[in-house]
Amino acid sequence: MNINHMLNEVLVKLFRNINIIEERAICSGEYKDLTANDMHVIEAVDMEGARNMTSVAKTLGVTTGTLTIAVNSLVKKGYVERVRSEEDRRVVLISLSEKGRKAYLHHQRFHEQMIEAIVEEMSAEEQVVLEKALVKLDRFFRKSNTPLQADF
Amino acid sequence: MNINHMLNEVLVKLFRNINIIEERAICSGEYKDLTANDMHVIEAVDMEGARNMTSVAKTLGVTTGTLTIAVNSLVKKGYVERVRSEEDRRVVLISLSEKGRKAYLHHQRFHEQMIEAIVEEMSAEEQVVLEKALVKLDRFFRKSNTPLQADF
DNA sequence: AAGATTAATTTGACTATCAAACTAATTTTT
DNA sequence: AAAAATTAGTTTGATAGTCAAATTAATCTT
Repeated sequence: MNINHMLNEVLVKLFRNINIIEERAICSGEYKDLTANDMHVIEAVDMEGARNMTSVAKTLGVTTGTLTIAVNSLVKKGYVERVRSEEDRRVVLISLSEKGRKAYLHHQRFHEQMIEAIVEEMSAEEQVVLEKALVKLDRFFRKSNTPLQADF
Repeated sequence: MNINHMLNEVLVKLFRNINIIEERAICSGEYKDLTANDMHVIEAVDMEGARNMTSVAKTLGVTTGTLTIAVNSLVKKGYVERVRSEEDRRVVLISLSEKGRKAYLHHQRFHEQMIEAIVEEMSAEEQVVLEKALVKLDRFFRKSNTPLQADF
């Protein structure tokens, strides 16, 4: 079993299970009513607040129609607020509510723990190698696919 | 911007887009009618052939009901064959058709290219470090969640 | 003012998912 | 050997997420 093969094995597992894993880790306890998808929307809306639908949809790589539905549900659950822009009344600005900001921070903590778990006991050199590999993976995906998705 | 933060950034992007990315890369040209999900089922059925529903469902971490529906569609599209076992007539054995085996190999090639792109220009030492990091990531996910899923 | 464009929502269709009910076959118990 | 329990898989009913296309409303261009 060579190293390429092992790398592949680990990546396949991660790919297959990443959503389930994230969902279980993040959407627990206080945030049981959030799906992994909801969390991605919250993450995209971000703490800065007041982004319009089109730009958030682009970040997420979904149509605005899809985002409308996700936001409907998040508004109903109280994580997101929806305000019509005063400057341009076609535009809808979405932002995190207090509850939404808390959920975002909870999510951030999960990510921090994850990173912590990965890099702990790694030397600085090792961390650099890992980061290089992830950047390459990112670049591979970008290259092997047609443009799309501004933020990716 | 420290390395932890950069790692997080890259991982977040990968998490968010992994399905879209895989789908675009794999389910193209000849295999336009396959979803990323279909491909995961094909991957789980594997070349060895003739696995029963329950074991494949366990590998994928879905219920047999869900798998039944996925297999219905794959049978209709001609990638998978469904045979009732002779020894135990409750059991349904599924295996890849010729077309399914071809799709599987196509998928494998994608994975190989991906790994290739990641490890190219990495020294053997660097590859070892990367693998260690991924194993840690895998372990973190297992640990931070209740058991579940035999194969994961 | 009319026409074109843009932002978001709605609609209709489809895939993926689960839990629970169900069907059919096999095993165990009595 | 008949009845009861278990097992394998499918079906059903409900929900989430997705897209493309139609629609609505506001703004910009000519």
